Amino acid sequence: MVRAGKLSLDDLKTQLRDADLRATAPRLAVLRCLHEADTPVSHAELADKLAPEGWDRATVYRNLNDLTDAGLARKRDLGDHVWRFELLRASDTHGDAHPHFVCDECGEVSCLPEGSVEIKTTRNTPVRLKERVHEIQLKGRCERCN
Amino acid sequence: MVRAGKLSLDDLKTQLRDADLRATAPRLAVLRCLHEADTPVSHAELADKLAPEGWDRATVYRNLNDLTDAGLARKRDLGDHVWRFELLRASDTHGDAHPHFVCDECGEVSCLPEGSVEIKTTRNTPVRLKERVHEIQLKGRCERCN
DNA sequence: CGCGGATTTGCAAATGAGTTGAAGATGCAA
DNA sequence: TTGCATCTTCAACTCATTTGCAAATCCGCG
Repeated sequence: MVRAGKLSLDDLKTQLRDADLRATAPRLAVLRCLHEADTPVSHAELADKLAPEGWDRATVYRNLNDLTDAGLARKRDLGDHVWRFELLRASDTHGDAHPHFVCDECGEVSCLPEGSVEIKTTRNTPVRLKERVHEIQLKGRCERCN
Repeated sequence: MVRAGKLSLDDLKTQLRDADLRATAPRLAVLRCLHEADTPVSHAELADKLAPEGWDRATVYRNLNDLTDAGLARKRDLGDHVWRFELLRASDTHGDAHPHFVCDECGEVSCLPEGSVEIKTTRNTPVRLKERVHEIQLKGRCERCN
């Protein structure tokens, strides 16, 4: 997966402050992990990864939610009843309504080209359905997991 | 959504026995409710509905899972961290099931006609995407919440 | 019909993800 | 450096779901 180059500690701090969040040590650790991850990460995974560094589960949790509330990350459920978090990247900014493909198996989320899914209006389709949809999600098994 | 006509108690019993499940009273009640529902139902909704009839939450829960294991129903998470169950119907077995529309605001889930969403294959589309998708979810604001 | 063993139920207690309260620690603007 | 709002920590809590188990119920067989 394409990743921006390694970010310095200062880059991370700036990212947090721009989002009106204090740059605390555990917060930076959480943000760093999200940057390093190439698939959405669950709280448990992150907590396990950060426990050795001495951070509390609740702290990791609150930070994950803080980042989400601040608009830096997104929280989603891939169908397995586990919240997973991923950084919101420039390409994810709303407006362009490209659909997402979610792999049930590995949780990988990939972006599909805009227009690759078409909502058709039929006699039975609820009125103005198309205008009301702001996210399209396809679920299945990705090529790798197939 | 098109519903089969009202099913008799015997019809329900037959359905259960064909799936190798005993036709017990709570099981029949659960099955009946699923037949009556026109959207996927959560355990809590069903338990609340059946509590007055005297059925235990755990029993409702187990039955929901039994029906799912037996292939009569399907358990899914529409992205709001709530398991919802719906009967598997004949029309669902033809590869592409009907898409679901999930309201972000009220959580209401509605079923769209099969075929109302089309996956188009373009030059940029990952190979054989269509065959790998087994669920289509549209998210937005429903008419009521709009 | 009526038996008997396997399946189910009901209750209560366990589990586990996720959240919250409170007190002390820390970041940061001035 | 200081003041204080924001954070962290720990433990205790909530709430959905699961489990153990004794008692109740199904249903094939006689």
